[in-house]
Amino acid sequence: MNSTKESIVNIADDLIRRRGYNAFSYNDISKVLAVKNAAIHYHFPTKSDLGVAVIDLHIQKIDHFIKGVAPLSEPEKVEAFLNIYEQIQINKKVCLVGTLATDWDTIDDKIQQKLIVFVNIVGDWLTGVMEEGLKKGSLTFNGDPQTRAMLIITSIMAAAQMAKIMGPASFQSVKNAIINEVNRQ
Amino acid sequence: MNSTKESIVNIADDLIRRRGYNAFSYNDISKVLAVKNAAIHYHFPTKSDLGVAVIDLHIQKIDHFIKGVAPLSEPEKVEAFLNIYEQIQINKKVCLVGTLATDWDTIDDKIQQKLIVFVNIVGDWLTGVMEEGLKKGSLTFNGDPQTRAMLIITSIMAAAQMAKIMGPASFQSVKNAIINEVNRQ
DNA sequence: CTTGCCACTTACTTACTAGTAAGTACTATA
DNA sequence: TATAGTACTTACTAGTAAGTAAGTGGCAAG
Repeated sequence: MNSTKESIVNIADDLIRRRGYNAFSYNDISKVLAVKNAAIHYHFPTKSDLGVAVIDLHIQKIDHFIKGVAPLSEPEKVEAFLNIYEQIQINKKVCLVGTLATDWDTIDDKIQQKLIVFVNIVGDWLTGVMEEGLKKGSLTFNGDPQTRAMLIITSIMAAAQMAKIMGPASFQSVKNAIINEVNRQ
Repeated sequence: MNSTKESIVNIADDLIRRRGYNAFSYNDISKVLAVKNAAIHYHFPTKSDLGVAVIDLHIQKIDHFIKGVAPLSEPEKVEAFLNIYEQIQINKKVCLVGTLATDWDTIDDKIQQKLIVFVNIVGDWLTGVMEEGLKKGSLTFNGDPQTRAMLIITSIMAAAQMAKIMGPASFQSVKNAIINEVNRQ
């Protein structure tokens, strides 16, 4: 399954997280794919439709991730989650939530609503991991699970952004610090 | 001193942090100010020149902030620093570093270089506060001062972004958690 | 009083944006 | 073999972007 429609979404995802939502155009996609501008409009009538599809792709991916890590321990789940962002950083991208948050006032209501759904999926899952880890004693941290989950998400999200400016080392130190904070003695 | 040139920089700063660098235009500024497009080009020949000027304004402001909080204790300095971001969040903006980081690949080299200078000023100052707090015992935290400083900056920066999506409550919980993490027992 | 500079305006160009209307080649089905 | 739908292309529009060349009004120094 490598249809034009899927390719469009994948390229759009790449462009959004590399250059930002307002810096990519249908023309950028048609330059990469061997299709014309209008072909993209055929699959996604408006840019907002494409934006929503990109978030849907991420929802699909995170659902798959959550199922995949289900058998792992809580510390392993946290590490696996942070590794997603490490890959983002290595590929010199940023996380979708961060880019769209900074462009928030310029994006369509449909994109905003879909992004809220995505953030809630990630937030609820990581809160659950924190709760479970606290109960089992496999994770030790200060504050309540929900706040800790939010703190982890914000830290690692911004660390990927900071790596754009300060290089990969800044990302690694933040990643290690996050792990240390949930393995306290 | 409320010259046209200064007004342009202030409005550009507002627009960049509200809508993103690639979503604001000279026309947006000339609509707010009672001047024409070309007047802005007179003061700032290219958009990159204006971008650099906006970061210079922030460097000026952070220098002023650092001098202002010099007599305060380390915990007070941290709180004052976090309060800057609280104001950003209340005004429904995001931090300059975050927006420009997500647009990194689309911004001019001059803007990139100037942003590195700005981040280093903030990073070095907060690292110094952490070192001093650790030495005096006024701050207690895990890890080294530099990593802790980076962790605080990334967390609060992304918290302002997250507030755009999840509302002000998410910001407050992250802010409180950061303070708790440097006042451990 | 005129020369020259500052801070603009007027009027424009080139390039690109999202989006659309109409047409076409191909494929599957009745 | 006709019909209809899918997945496009061709060719276009209206709007906006950054940027520029040339002109203007006011003011200050010589």
